[in-house]
Amino acid sequence: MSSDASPAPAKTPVTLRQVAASAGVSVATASKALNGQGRMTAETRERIRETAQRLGFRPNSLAQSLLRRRSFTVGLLTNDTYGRFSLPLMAGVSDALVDAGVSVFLCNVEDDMRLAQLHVEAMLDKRVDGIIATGKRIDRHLPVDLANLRIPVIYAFTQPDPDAVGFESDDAGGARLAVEHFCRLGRKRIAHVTGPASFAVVHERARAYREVLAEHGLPVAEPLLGAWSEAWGHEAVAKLFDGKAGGAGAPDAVFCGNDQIARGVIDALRERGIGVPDDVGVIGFDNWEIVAEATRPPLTSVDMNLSALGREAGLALLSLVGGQPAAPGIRKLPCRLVVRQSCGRPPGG
Amino acid sequence: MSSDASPAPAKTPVTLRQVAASAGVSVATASKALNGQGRMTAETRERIRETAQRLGFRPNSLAQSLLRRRSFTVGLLTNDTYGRFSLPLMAGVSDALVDAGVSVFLCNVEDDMRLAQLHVEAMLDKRVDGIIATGKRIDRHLPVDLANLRIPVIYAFTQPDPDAVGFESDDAGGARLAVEHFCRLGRKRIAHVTGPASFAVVHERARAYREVLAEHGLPVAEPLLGAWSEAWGHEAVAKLFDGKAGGAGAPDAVFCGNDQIARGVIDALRERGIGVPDDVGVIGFDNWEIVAEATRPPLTSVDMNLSALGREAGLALLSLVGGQPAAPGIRKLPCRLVVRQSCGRPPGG
DNA sequence: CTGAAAGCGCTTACAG
DNA sequence: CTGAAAGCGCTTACAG
Repeated sequence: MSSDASPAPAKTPVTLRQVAASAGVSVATASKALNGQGRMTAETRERIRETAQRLGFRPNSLAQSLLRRRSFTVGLLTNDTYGRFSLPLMAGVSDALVDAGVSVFLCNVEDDMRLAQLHVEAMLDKRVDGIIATGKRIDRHLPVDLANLRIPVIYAFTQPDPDAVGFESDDAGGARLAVEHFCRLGRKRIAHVTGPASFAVVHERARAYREVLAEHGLPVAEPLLGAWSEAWGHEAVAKLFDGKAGGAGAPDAVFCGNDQIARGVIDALRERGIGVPDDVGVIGFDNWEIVAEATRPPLTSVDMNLSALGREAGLALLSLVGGQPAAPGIRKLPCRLVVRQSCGRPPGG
Repeated sequence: MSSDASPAPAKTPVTLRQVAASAGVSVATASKALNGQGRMTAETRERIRETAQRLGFRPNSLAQSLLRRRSFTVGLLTNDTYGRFSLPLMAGVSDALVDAGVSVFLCNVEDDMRLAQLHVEAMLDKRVDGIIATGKRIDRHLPVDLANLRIPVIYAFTQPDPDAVGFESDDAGGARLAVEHFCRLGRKRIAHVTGPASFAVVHERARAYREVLAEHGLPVAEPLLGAWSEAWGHEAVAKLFDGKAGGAGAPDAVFCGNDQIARGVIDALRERGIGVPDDVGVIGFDNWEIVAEATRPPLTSVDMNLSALGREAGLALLSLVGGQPAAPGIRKLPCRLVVRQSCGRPPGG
């Protein structure tokens, strides 16, 4: 039953000229009728509208853009190929813009200067209204200079250049949420196992960790720095618990720098027969659902609200494109704690 | 040092008219010089080129598109918000197209008909040259009908409509790769733990599993169907090994329907003191690196080559846009086995 | 060898 | 109340 011929004749879209002809008016009048501009009898306007509708007329966005000097498109640059962070962010951006009729060009620039340059030029040639630059960490630049582009640029989850507008998650605030939650649950010896010193967020979160403990008069253990991996979580448990099995020095809570580390920690604790959350509570960071929900027990984790961050970035770009001024600088957006079972319940719970 | 004023004056891009004026020729001549068209003295051409270069002229793509009836843009529809499958695919598409000067609009349609329709209309209005539809499983349609769009559509990793061109991974072939690998390693009792019956790929892969075992004269155990989760992997190990600890009936290899199941299987085996890969070999599916590399031992897995699939889809769309005919139907692209340590080494290795 | 003209599909002053 | 004209930035026959 399947034919080998090409389907549906490739008809060319109907133009305003055709609508005008069919309604017996000039293109100018047709244009004004459809855009609610000019003055004409309600009757004429309605007739033109109906004709357009009947013919399935949709204005050619390219022609409109040429005139209006706005293409209703923006470019989204990212080097997060793996996409754990970009994806929710992209979804947020896309959501914020689609309702304004703005479409998003996806530019995967990897860490390749040539590729990045190529994409930026393509965006400029296509006259995008603005660019959103995003990445996988907030302390590194994309491999391209976006500073003097004559179109607005918003940075999100990547290092902005000076005098630009950037959005990032409030990592210190997120860490606070986690550690304060442990305090509320009555945990007394809270450890911190996190990523490598080369990441700015490692220091931000560690600082908040120290501050909260100090505020609560609790002992501060030096944060353990390592890789962003499960394997490091495992190793860290050995460092934290070896020689003090169930003893006084052992932590009763571990705040982890990401969910993979947390998973390693939880697995290692289980292997040692240490109960989570009863003996030791664990909280992760990123709220990477597929990991957080598969740990046993399911992992409480700090969510960076990346899709909200994407939304904000999208709206900010829209406002810049619309000519609204914006003060340069970094805006930190709040994180949120997603409570599952790995952190325990309140003493009286 | 940071100013609160808006940066860089928003200059308007230089036009061909300016280049022509500056070079002392007409716009027509300037256009021809830059496009290598028409005939003129090499000298004139060179002078115009230099002027364009000096002024930083870049042709307005919008104007070109209007004339050429080609926008050099395509739309990429996806409902895979989580992005485990889309991302490599998108990267592949983007790679294939960027060199042809074609940019990709990202349309996140979720499973929402209204959103999908909105995006498709935006794409049509922006006169994309074609559309690539992609999703998270090959036996479901996107929530929108792309059948009579008067522009070419390519389907990749989502259900195509009849008479369209679709790309998908050769799941049966992938399963074959895994099971044959076990056979080559001398495994004799190979089990299959996979996802729910509602997925077409579950049946495809199970069929291949049965075929290969039959070809090798090995016993076929009924595949165990469940969720695509670690938890199910755990559970399945209980079903496979309970009551036959180290005994004759227990499998010496498990081929899993995805990497999460495989991870659950490996964890459960370790908890039972069953050695992987010495006692039981395990192979997963998806080659989701972050999971495959974190299992202990690292997981051998079938990779669907999604970024290659994205490339092929991109190139196919380009060729359709260029007017080349393409026979409708589904093209299956080969998978590849990524060998790590969970499957064991050859008997003599 | 080079330029004036027409046109892609639309919108927006400006006349009438 | 409606239309002719000019123009967005470019390209491509067609004259000269």
